[in-house]
Amino acid sequence: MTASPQHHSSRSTKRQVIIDTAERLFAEHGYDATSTARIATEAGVPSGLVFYHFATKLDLLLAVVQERPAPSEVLRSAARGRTVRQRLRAVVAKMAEELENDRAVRIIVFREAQGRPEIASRAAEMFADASATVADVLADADDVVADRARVQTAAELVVSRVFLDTVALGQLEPATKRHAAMIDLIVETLTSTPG
Amino acid sequence: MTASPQHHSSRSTKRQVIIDTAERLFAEHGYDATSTARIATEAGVPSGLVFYHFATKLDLLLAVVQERPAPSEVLRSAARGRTVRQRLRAVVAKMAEELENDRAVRIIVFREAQGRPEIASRAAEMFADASATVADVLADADDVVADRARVQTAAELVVSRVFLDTVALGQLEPATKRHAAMIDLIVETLTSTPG
Amino acid sequence: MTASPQHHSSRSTKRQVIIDTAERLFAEHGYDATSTARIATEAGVPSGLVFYHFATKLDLLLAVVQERPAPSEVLRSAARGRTVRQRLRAVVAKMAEELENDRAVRIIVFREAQGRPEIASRAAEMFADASATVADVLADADDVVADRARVQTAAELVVSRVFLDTVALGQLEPATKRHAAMIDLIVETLTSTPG
Amino acid sequence: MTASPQHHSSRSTKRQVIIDTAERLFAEHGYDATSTARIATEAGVPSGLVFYHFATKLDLLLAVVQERPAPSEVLRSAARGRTVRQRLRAVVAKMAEELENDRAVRIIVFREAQGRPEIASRAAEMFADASATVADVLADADDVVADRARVQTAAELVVSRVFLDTVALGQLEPATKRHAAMIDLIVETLTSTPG
DNA sequence: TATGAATGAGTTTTCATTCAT
DNA sequence: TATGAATGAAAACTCATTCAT
Repeated sequence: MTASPQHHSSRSTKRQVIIDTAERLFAEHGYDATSTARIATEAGVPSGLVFYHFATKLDLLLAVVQERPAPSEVLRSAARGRTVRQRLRAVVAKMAEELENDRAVRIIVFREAQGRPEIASRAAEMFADASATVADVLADADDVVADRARVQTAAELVVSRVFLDTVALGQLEPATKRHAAMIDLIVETLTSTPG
Repeated sequence: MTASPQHHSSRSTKRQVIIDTAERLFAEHGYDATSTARIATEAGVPSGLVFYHFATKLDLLLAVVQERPAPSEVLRSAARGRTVRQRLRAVVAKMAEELENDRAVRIIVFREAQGRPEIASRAAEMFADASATVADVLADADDVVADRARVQTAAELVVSRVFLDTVALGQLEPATKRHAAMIDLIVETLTSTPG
Repeated sequence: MTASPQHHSSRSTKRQVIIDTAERLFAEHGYDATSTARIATEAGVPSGLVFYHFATKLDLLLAVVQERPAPSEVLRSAARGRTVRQRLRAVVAKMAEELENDRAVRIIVFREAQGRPEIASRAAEMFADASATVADVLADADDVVADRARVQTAAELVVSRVFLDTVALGQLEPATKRHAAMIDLIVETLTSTPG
Repeated sequence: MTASPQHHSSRSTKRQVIIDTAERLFAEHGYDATSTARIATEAGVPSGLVFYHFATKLDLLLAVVQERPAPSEVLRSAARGRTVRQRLRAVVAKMAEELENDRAVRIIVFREAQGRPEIASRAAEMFADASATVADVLADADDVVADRARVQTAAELVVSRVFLDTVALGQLEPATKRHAAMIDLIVETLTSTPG
């Protein structure tokens, strides 16, 4: 019998529709400001079904932030090119491009981390994962002249900037302009022999 | 000795007590998760007084984030020392030290910016202000060998990292360890002749 | 005999119980002076149920005034007799008798029409409906010697007087005394050849 | 010393401004739906002043409905002409014209009479006063052929219609059209020998 | 006579959650 | 699995009234 519960099935079960709708609403309005009734309505399911699938509203939040692939693979595969500069550009561009896929969860995670250990650890995970990915991508470049610690630090700076843009500043202006200068700064450091 | 029940500053009006209490609670638990009743109780005022001074809860939030001095002065004055490294260390240390004064508002502003234009613009203001201050501090160092654009970019990277630490990642580990490596990275760039 | 706690009709859903209770309280004390909590208590339902069935208190008011049959049928069927006088007497008497069925809604509608278009149009509807009914009743009398316009006007005068008695003046004195004279006045006009 | 409290002085004391503002707001929104704070704001006086002049909100309502001249004089003086028809036309026209002066109080009185004896008796007073005035006006016409009781009844019919128009139906259509037919009906009765 | 901050009970409304079907 | 009425605690907000100045 193959009637196993397929949580990630690509055919949207009602359970998945609830998760997707919750993700959108949590990102747009915040967790507290989104009622389960509204989630049910916009998902097109009866209100009782939300609590059939998720014992509490918090469980639904956890499902939203956990049942998502980490961004690492997508980022790693985007890093083409030989030089630090090329690779950084590709990665930062990909992060910007991913906004519409992944941004919602990132916003949710960083907004709701306060006082919720499960979410906070997911935030740390996402940050560490993204940083490690960028560090890997940079370390593999042909022109890097830098120790691993410095590469890791550079990666974390990039990720900080992009995450902050996404979560809080993204609404203000397209971040792409500033990213160019940022890339130059990082590249210069990683490709110069430390004095 | 007069054991009068003045829990707050002797000059604070009740209006200010409400703002201070709201700031603390909004930072600790978030705007939505903080009831006006709780603010009133912890401020030691009747619940109606909150709405006498602030027509809506949102107006109270705006008062909290607007009736605060920008952090620039305090940061600028903290930057002593001659070299980029010294100044950066002083500024980053000061930012960490300022947590108890300013952190609450920063957390609030970045958490609640989503979908609230007034808050979002305040977030941008705080970010721009802090970045400009750090850039000024760095530009005045004796050993800077870099154009203004690169200094500005470096400042923004610092501020991004510190803000993100404060807002979302601060709970995970003491940020101080990583700050050292970050400072090295920035310093190196600003003191080397661009190739 | 089963002393079951069915205060209302055995077939009434809780929604209908809420409407019935609201109708009574709105008529007795006015819309603004009736709290939804009191409606819930007197209807014997939890307070939340009111807002499950009616999104706002105003929606409940609209339901009260809209989910009622027009009084025309009951009035029309009451008009027995051959002469204008007989029919007028029967209709006016029936209007007085209907107080306990219909009066509440009439009071509500005319009290709350000010500034509420939906209610005002319902008021106009009730007035027009009652006037048309009375006009029909009169026109069918054997002894009418009058054109349709005059019958309609007479009907509107009757309805004006009865409605105003019901709504605002009914509390002052039993209206029945004056009704006799009013009937005479109308009858005389409708049965005399216009000069 | 002539510093007697001139409640009706044409120079608007603050007390009178409060009454005038309350009259307007009570008529527009109803007594319950008008807060004393709003009255104070729109009157341009501090909120405390309302309760300096009027012990309770209800006292202010009473002042609004009592410190107004009865409409009789104005109506009586308007009745020029010799015939019933001429006089009726003049009176009804004057009633319509008076809308902007007197209408507010009439609306208030009839809306708020329910359950408030002082207001209810004022409603009765206004109705009786208007009816008596119209009856007087009619009785003095040269062509009346009717006993006093019938004149009084006719007057009450007129007043009922006009008051109901004012209070509840006035918003629907200009009442003037229908008034013509009503006048004809009344005139006919009062000028024909009762059979 | 005037002022405006202060008070707390009351109001409408929201909402996560339960449950009988 | 699915449904939608039901529940009651808690939320934001209102407001007549008081009072020290």
